[in-house]
Amino acid sequence: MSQERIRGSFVTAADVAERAGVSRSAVSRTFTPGASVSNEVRARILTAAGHLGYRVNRLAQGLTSARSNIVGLVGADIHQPFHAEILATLSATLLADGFQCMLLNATNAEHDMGALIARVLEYRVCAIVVMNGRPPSRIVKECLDNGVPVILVNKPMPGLAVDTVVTDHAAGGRAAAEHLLAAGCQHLAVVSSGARTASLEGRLDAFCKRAMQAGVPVRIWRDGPTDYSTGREAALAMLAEDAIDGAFCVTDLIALGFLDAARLDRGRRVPDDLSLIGFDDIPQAAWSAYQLTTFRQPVRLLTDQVMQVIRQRAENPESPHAIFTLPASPVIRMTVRGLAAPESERGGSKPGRNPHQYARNPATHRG
Amino acid sequence: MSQERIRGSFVTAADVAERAGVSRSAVSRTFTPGASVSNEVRARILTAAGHLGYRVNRLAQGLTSARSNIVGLVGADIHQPFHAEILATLSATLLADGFQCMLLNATNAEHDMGALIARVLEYRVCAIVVMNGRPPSRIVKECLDNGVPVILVNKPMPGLAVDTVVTDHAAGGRAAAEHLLAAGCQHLAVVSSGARTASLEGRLDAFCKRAMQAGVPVRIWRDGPTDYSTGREAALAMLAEDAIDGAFCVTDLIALGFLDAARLDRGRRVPDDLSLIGFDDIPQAAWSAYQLTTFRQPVRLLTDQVMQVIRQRAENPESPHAIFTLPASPVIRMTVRGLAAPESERGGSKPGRNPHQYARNPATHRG
DNA sequence: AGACTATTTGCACACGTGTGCATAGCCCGG
DNA sequence: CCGGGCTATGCACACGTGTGCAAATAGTCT
Repeated sequence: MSQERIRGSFVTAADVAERAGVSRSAVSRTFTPGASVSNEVRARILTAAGHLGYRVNRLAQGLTSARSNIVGLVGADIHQPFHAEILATLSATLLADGFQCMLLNATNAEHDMGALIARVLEYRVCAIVVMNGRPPSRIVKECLDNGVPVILVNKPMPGLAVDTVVTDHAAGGRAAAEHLLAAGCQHLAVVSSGARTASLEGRLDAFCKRAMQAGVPVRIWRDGPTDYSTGREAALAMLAEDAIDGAFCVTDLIALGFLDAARLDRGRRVPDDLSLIGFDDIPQAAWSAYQLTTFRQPVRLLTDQVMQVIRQRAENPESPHAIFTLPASPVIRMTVRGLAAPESERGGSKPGRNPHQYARNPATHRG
Repeated sequence: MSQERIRGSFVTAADVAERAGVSRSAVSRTFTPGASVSNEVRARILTAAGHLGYRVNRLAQGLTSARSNIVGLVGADIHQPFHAEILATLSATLLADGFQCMLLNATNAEHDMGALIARVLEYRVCAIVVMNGRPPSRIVKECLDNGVPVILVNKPMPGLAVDTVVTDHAAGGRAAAEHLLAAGCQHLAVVSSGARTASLEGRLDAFCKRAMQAGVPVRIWRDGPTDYSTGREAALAMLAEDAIDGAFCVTDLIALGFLDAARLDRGRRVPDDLSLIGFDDIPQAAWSAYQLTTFRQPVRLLTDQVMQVIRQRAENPESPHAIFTLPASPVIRMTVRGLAAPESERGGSKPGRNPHQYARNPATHRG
């Protein structure tokens, strides 16, 4: 193969046509599914293409069809475990379905995100998925005006014609409160970061609401980055004075920081003195030093739903926009008193990741 | 802005030209740096473009210039902390320099990687960066034949005209051995995965060589995925029988699994009974429950070097290919006996990430 | 004023592909 | 043998942009 190539420039369909002794159209049709070419000509073209190392130029192809099959993936803090998992799953799904992913890694959430989306619009992407963060609504509008659908993960933006795929944060926060109440906790705490995102606030609000409904007081921490360090600081500060016996951290990363500081710096025994619940189910939560009880975000369902929305909107751009709400499922491990994992899950080497434990049919709210 | 747009299709340069009352060429020149347009016409075009919401079509642009400014990023297991960090840093750097990133997430390393690279070639990318994994050399050859430079991170492929940017794994492995020997360890172990990659083998080989040189025996574990679970299994198996008092895990992830099993399942006190060293310096290594002594890969230097290679090869494709070797730097924390971190680093909330501790000038071996 | 130069502008072609339309070839039934 | 229908093929145009070339305009010096 590729023996008589001129090094450094790509082979075009015309080159293949010449070698095969046919017209350029025949080459184009050979690589277009469903087009009409005789078997003999197709075979001749394919061998010629193989010898020359021909590859269709998707730039030129996207020019005529007015849209490429590139999807823009926008997100900040890609290196954080949960975001990385979303990115990995989503990109694998898209690639398996024949799309290409353009990665837009926003370093400082606000300004960057708009500029990056603007840049990727120049490639006539067929959709933009916002994995986290909040893009300025001006640029979202521009996408929609140009016929580029925008899909938001875990960040609803009311009033815009976007599709939204979210975890049911409120139900998760409520369930967290119920677990801690059932464990007999009398003095609760909830720990969040200074970022007032819809997902974190949704979990926090529902948790507080449920606790107050039960008449149990809740101390609220809402400061710092959405990070391990915030959990540590919260624990160091809150556990110095208060007699807190149950805490809900709105993120596993925060929860693990909280757990470390509670045990190592404040001498609490978990779950005997203190029950703790996180959210996301990042891989580290299953590590045997932690065994954190948490809620697993339905990553696979989220990404599959994103995929389905992209496909559907590609074939019918005018279909009504929807919010898809998917349930988080409790992952019971060892950090809540009186609530223990089944023996099979304690080892820690194979964390409980059975996808069948999730609900099958996403609830759909039209809007 | 964007008031009188026809919804659902992009504005072209011709539309802008018509509105501004000039030729389409003038519009093109306005958006081409260094082209000749009078200030008055440029201003008229810019306002027209603003009103219409015009964006250059990079697909068409890349068609004439025969190359886009898209860089393909190939890698497997991008959700793992270290890979995610490389990806985040590299993509941020590329985006800041005006490139676009196409993400190729290979799920099963071997077959996928070739197919994905083949697909991204169709977009006439200006470079392909392999962040980890080993692509089949056939497809690498095809890239090079087409004039697309290939840059390998941490995976040298001798005999191919590629650029390579690697951490000095051998020096790291050797230094790890020296640290453990200095701590007085008599029975060493080295833990790796079943993946015989150049980076892991390089660390392992150098470690063993240095230990043997000192006359200290080394038990070798080389099985399972490159993962937390492998560290656990290795510790459970090796610490049941042997009197191992020092271990080098070729990856932080492995080291943390090893550490957890050693402490929790095998009752070892670290660092009193057992000294432990990892590699990579992932964020979790700095967590206060671990405080792992490790070696930090020079991620920033690696990605900056990749960037520099891309730029240089863009302007001079024929420049000779090189291997850039960058030093890993020791991060002293609390898991090696007699070797303690300075007080300021113990907190764990702000892990020691001072970039100035790295060597400045990469060693360069021409090849 | 005239000539010469520098700058600006438009025309037209090229990039590589998809596709509508017309034509040529083939098969088959009458 | 002839006509009709079907398939395979080529021509030519379109997609949106960059750019060489020539023409036109403005500016400067003699």
